[in-house]
Amino acid sequence: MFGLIESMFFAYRDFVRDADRILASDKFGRAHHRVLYFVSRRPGLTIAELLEILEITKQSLNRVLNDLLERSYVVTRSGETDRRRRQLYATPQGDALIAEIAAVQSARFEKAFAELGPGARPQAIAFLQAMTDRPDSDAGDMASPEDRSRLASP
Amino acid sequence: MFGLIESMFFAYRDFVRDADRILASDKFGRAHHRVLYFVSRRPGLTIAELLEILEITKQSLNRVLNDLLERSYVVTRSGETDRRRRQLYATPQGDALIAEIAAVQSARFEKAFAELGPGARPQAIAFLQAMTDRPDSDAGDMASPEDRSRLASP
DNA sequence: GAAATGTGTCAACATTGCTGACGTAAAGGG
DNA sequence: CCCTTTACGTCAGCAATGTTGACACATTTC
Repeated sequence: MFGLIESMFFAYRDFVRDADRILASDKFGRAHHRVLYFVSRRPGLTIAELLEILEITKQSLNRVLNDLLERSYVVTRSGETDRRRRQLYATPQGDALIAEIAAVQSARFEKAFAELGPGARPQAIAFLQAMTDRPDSDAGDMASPEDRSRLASP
Repeated sequence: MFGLIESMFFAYRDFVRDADRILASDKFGRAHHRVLYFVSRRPGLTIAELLEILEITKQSLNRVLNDLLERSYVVTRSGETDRRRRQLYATPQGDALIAEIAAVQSARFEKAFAELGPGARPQAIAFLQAMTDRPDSDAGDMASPEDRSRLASP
């Protein structure tokens, strides 16, 4: 009953430590990483969408987002159809930092899969996604398909 | 290259949220949970061992540990052979809280394994452990076997 | 034109991490 | 038996990141 819980803790602890080392040399924290990561991965993301993914308040988000804007890791553009919406884009500098961190984290995955043999990768992906709440599982599920695809853990 | 990274983030986010809900009703935070969890799982754990597992400073640990002692979720006893060492034990109340949280987190695992079919559980355990740093993998490995077993992610 | 929406911001506060410095009790080596 | 080391506690201050609450502004929508 307990082995999995501990393994989850240790695996995530070490996984995040990979990122922390790189972030520290750039004077960024974990919160900056999370924001920059999703902006880099989903160009044109809006503030509201980012808040839903991260599950934090806009005040917490703005603090780190402003750091990223000031240091030109992220830029914003007003939405074309709705100019109230600010769409976020990573700059080449922002993309580069995300790629650097992703490289070491991917190396950790590759090392694990090399130990575990073929088939481990799709099994790991399936496992992690099965561990994640999906919006249709417990809620009313009234969202349109386009909305759902945006909310679903990608 | 990126799907796994995100999946790891989302899986852990939802996994921890299970615990947060219960902890909030007991006026404890995540830090209290981590301490109480390992004390409950490893009766007789010393301060130094706990610090190694959690990878935090003794000042950070003492803050939450004192809360747990004052509210009688944890008790201490001086070590028998070395009375400088304080050995930590969860009280029945402490064990009960850990069991309550473990129940909802285990339910999440069970739900995932039910979706994924037989074999998913050992694969998940193997995956998470392969993702975790082991003390012998990159360091000098001068520790005695007893020391190693204590350091190894259990 | 009024109301709702998306976003920014100020202020205050809680949790949880850190460093640095210092104290005390017990163990262990000469 | 002193003296050093070890294990631990504690005080003080600071940093990162989360929270609530309140208010402002531009834009869209009814």
